[in-house]
Amino acid sequence: MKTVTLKQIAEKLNISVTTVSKALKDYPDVSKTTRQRVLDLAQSLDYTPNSFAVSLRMQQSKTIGVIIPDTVHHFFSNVIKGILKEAEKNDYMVILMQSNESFELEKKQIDLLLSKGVDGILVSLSNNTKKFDHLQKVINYGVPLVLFDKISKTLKCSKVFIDDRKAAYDAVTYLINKGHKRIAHFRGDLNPQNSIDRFLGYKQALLDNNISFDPTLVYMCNNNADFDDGYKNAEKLLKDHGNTVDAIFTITDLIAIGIMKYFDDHGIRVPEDIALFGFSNWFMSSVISPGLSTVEQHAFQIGEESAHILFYEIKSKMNDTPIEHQTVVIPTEMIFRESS
Amino acid sequence: MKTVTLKQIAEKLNISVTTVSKALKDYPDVSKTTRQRVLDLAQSLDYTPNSFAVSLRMQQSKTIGVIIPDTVHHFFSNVIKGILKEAEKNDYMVILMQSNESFELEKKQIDLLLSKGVDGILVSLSNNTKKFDHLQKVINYGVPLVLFDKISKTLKCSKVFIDDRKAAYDAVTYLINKGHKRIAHFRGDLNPQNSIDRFLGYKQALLDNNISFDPTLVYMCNNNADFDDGYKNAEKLLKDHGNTVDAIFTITDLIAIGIMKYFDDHGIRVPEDIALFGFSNWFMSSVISPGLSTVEQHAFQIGEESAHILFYEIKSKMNDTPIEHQTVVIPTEMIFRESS
DNA sequence: TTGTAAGCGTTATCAG
DNA sequence: CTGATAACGCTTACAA
Repeated sequence: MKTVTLKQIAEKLNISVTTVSKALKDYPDVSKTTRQRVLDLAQSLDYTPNSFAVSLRMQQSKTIGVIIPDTVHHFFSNVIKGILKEAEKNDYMVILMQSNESFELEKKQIDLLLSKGVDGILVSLSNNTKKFDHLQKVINYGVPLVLFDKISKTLKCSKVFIDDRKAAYDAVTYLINKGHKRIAHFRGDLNPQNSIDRFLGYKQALLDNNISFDPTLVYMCNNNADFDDGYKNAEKLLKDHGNTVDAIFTITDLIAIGIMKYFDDHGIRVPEDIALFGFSNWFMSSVISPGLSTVEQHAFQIGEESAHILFYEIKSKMNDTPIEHQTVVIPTEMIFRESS
Repeated sequence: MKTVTLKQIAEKLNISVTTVSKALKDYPDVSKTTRQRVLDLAQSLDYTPNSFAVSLRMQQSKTIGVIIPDTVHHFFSNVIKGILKEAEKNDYMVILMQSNESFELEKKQIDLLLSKGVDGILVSLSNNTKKFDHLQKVINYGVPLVLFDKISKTLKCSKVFIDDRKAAYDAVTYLINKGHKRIAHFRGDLNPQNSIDRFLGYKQALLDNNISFDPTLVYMCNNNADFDDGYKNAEKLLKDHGNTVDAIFTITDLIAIGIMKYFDDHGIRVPEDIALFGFSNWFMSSVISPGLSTVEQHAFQIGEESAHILFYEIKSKMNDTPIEHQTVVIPTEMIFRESS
């Protein structure tokens, strides 16, 4: 089955390509009968415009690019879903790329996207991205760019993220109000700002409640902040501090679940002996026993909102209306379950 | 910053566009000095070929399309990851679409992908897809198509999937060998073949071991085979059969986890009172207590393999070598944990 | 070794 | 109302 072109339709109808094109696009200056003949034939031939030709001509691709660190992640899967929904609504397609937390890959992918002529780009930075020339290049090219979740404050573009600091602050404050006094924090690596902000929120909550900050209660989770980190550091915590600690705030649910496993294996009860508060509201946190208290980040909404802003900027650019970059902070939500 | 073209390079160098093009593509018939001059200038101007023009000319887009029912699913996230890895390796980009288990959407997305001129398409069918005209159209257009996981046996194209029936058979046989005699099955909806096959494997295993098949031990999970299905049907099971049932094989880990929750809430011990065997090896199955025995589907590998075949077909098509469609069955693996 | 010209399929301008 | 023509940026016979 061959692909049908304007030319073929024109020849069959003995009219010009121009007229066919106009008829198909509902230009006013085509007679009703001609238009109908064209429409009918196009329909029966199942004509679809060649998108390369259209893009070449129109200088736009109806495609956006998305770069995320990892697809296999509850949070990002949901973000993607939000983006896809919004794209669908706007008749746009989404090219997805995964940086694997590699700065080099991220850079390469930006170039690929740019060379592909996408109309806009959505990025969540890799943990190892500390230079932003590649993103600045996107901006210089005039291609709309929206950063989400893992952002850079210095870049002049729209951003969508959560207030990690406040979310952490609220969670820890909640623990304090519940009567906990020795609250440990299992934090993530140093690089992503999120990790720092959550730590700062934790610290601030302590200070504001006259609990002195004890650095020995902070444990660093380096292995990608995963289950094993939680398990091992839980062991360490008990060695270091015995049963004096009465609550733990973790940077991620997964770590909390690792802790739970260790506690379960060693007869420590949650929340009776130690309370637990996670972050991210992974699906599994709702189905384990005890359920894990945590912070919901509204990933789907982050995806939706980011894409929404991107499309707004794309449209503005097409109309030559000036673009005002937006900074949207998506509110988080505390989810209280049995663990605290 | 404007995008730079061959023409601009040609003008600056006072040579023809042709020569520039040839120099850039390492054609032999360009003098060394000219080539070098072109290369240098292109480099310093950060020249990138306009992909629309290239695609229009070459009739290929270096892009493939992927349609899956849902991004937020452990299995599909991993498949995507496998696909992206393989695409990256082949210098291809991936357009991702989500059908939301809707036949209409899937159809529309196929058309979009086709009109976009992708070089190949990867699809996992929606549960509601029972007609295949849209996919036949892809084949008729001569666009390579690979179906994975949720496939149609009737279509003439390559396929990658697991042997659901055998996997289920093995799991149930294992339970029988462990001494279980009254084994219930929480099955999925009727539509996707996977659900039927797993059920058939279950049934066959019973028969082959001289255990008569009891239809009242089969529970249908309609709500997307999720946690609540497991929870509610666990309650029903106990009402119907008291404590006579000694094992349950579920179509999905999530259902098993729902069951676990119900059992946990009602003092029933796993595996002492009832053993549990799931399917899919969701990440959480490894971190809960007790760990859930299950079937690993190797989603990442399915994605990788599907993409691999697709690229093989795309290349074959370009070389006009005849394509032999492949049917690959990815071996599953039983994961034994505490629940059985 | 270099350049001319045609063509990929579409849209926009302008003349008839 | 219709159509010739140019242009988008690139590749590739074919000439020179």
